[in-house]
Amino acid sequence: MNDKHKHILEAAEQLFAEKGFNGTSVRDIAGAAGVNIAMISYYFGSKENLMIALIDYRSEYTRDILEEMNNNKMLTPWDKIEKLIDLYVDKILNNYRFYRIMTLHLATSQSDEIREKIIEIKAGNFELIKKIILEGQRKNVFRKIDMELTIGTVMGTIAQVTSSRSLYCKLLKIDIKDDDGYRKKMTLKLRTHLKQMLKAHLHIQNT
Amino acid sequence: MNDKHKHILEAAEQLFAEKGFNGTSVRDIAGAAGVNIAMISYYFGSKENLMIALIDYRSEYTRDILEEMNNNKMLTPWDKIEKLIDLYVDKILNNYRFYRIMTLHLATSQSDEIREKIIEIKAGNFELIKKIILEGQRKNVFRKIDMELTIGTVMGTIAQVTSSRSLYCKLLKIDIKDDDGYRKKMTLKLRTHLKQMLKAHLHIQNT
Amino acid sequence: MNDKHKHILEAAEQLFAEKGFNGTSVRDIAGAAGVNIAMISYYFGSKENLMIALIDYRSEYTRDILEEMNNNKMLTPWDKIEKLIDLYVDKILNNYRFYRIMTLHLATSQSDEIREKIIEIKAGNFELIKKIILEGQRKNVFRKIDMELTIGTVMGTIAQVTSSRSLYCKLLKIDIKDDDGYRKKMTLKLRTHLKQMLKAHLHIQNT
Amino acid sequence: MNDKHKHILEAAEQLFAEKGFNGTSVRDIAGAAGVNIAMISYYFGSKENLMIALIDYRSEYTRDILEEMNNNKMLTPWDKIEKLIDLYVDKILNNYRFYRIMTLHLATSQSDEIREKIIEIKAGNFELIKKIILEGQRKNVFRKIDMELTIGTVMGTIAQVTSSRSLYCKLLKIDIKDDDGYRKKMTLKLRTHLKQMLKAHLHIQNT
DNA sequence: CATGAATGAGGGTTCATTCAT
DNA sequence: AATGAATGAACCCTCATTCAT
Repeated sequence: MNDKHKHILEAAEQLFAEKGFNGTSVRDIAGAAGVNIAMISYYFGSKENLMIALIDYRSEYTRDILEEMNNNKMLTPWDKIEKLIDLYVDKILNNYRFYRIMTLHLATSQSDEIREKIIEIKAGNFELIKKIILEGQRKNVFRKIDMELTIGTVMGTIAQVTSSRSLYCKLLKIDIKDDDGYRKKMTLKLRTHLKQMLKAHLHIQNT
Repeated sequence: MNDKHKHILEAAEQLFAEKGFNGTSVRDIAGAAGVNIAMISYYFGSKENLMIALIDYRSEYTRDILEEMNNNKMLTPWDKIEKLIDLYVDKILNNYRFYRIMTLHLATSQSDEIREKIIEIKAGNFELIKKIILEGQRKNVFRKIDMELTIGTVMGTIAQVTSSRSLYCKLLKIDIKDDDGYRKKMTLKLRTHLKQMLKAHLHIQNT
Repeated sequence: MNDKHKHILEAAEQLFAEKGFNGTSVRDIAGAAGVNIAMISYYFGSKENLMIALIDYRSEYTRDILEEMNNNKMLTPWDKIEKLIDLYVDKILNNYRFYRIMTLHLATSQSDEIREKIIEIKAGNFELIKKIILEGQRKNVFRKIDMELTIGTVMGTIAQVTSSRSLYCKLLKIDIKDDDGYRKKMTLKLRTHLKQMLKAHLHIQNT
Repeated sequence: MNDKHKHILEAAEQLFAEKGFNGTSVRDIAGAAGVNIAMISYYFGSKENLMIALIDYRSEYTRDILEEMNNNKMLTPWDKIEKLIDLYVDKILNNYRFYRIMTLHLATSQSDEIREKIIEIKAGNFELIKKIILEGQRKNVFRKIDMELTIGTVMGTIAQVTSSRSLYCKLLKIDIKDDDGYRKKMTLKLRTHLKQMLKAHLHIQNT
């Protein structure tokens, strides 16, 4: 995995995010990366293997962050939720293209191997959040809530922001081409919104 | 728009939902609908026009329900939110294929015309919910919250359930092929979860 | 199987005979037949299926002749051998391209389906000749000989004439491009040679 | 021409015999020989040159044997025919891969240079046998027969056994993978059959 | 001397669409 | 009104070969 590999993966990532896997041709990728078409097969074997390599490439990063988060033993459950929201929102918005690709691929059937890989990763994230909430419930600070859908809400809200970007750009009057502006604004809004909502949702009310 | 048109649209809907727009060939659609390949071009002009026709076909239905909801003047803001959640969850889960297609299409660029159409519809839904929340805030029963992201949460949570179905089937141990079982279970869970969460999120706490 | 099918098959036959299966591209065939490249897939599904169709097309003819031969009950075993040589030499030299293709395909592995088909046909021919010789042996006019290799000799000699045509053209000083001249000369020579040789080989000597 | 050259040639020989020239890729050869892909071009210049080198490599061996045979002046014409059959059958069956390649290449056009080379070699063999038969005819022990086709029969019968191996394995119930078994059985059968048949064919009958 | 990296050309196949009937 | 036949364009991939190191 050298720099050229990464360069191709990043070109592919952008195109996959914009036009989907099937909407992107190997020629497009080669063109965007400035390499010969045959190079893609030479490096990755096939278009599908390139996709798998992309997932591996980006997931490394993800896994590291999640593990780091999980190992911190000094925090209260709510601290952890807040930290998780911060990290998670940052991570996803900074890799919004990749997350859009994952969501797109998960929704459509395509290759089983790829889908299994994505499910595995997402299921891992699920487990992490689940643990934190369960800990809070054991310590009697979190309510009993629908675990799967609460996590679905966190993921779904962030996913919504990445996959319906064009909608939000219109609603919030952000230039559709201003990647940075969108990311910065949304990072802040998401952090605040999710924390506020989850606090109300999770915390036992002290009447 | 005769019965044969509708039959083709419904076959296309299923395939688009399963394999995406680009992953579905006109041959596939013709095969599934049991009509001649040339028929699709003959009826709809092009594959893209078929997609637009599909959106129009399904959106009619959607718009009707939303307008009906909006016109009911007898309900409190929270009643409306609850009713909206019920209707919305039902509507989306019963048309999950179509919603998945919309989400997929919104995420990828594809044709501008189609994207604009989808944004227009989604923006309409946004406006509806916004009005209800604003009304609740005017009546001092709802808190000040991030309007766009609260609505994003509602939509995103439901979207999550439709687009990550294979993930949820795994987590909840539902047979991936049991469409009905998934829909019924998720309808209930979503209604309960969203109401509980939005109640905590929206309502001003009476200490 | 209309005229266009046959036209493509005959173009393919010539090219396969000249350059082999792998040496001939679908584009070559389409070009030679004067049809669109996509036509080959449209008509035959794949290049390999085209080969199978070609074998079927030519074998129909073969089977008819062999059955006709087999049903004639008026002839002595040696009459039958002579008749068989005549018919067989004619048939192969008039379809020398096809027979060359069969031999080429049988020698290399390629597709199992195709090879099995060819073996089946050749094995059928084997059985026919075997029956005639056995009948002659029962009637005490033919010697005990190596059945498989005697038939191999008949087939091999004819095959040699079709597959090593360029060698024979050189040896016999025939213009390599004079298809008709080669066929006529060789038909005569083969008939005479095989009959003379088999007579000496098969017939019990009356001392 | 060092050991590595020979190693590559032998790997190529096996693959060419199995899958034909066009059916074998340079990658396949490099893989089978355990060398770098670029090595083939580096050593032989091109795939076609490799083929020529292979023919040269194997033909050396062939020519030696044939010359040795030709120089033995102590034998009767029929002794020579018998010896020639023995040597020839052995030689071809022990190099059946190579002979199959030659036949394949002779049948298809491919490169003129290669075909000319093969014709030259085969024509040489022809001349050798021709000389022996002519000698027998001069001594009045051999009949007048079709010289070209009699030789064609010898070559064709052996060629048949090498090129239609899968057919004979089926007919004689030999395991297709048992190279040694096939070679041994066929060597014996061919020697006996060809001698018996040629004796009847060539010898003047003493009534 | 040997090779990993890279490439232009071409491979077979499928695509959405058109058109004569 | 409906369709079978046909097509140009594009698909992903593999080919034999080259070249800098």
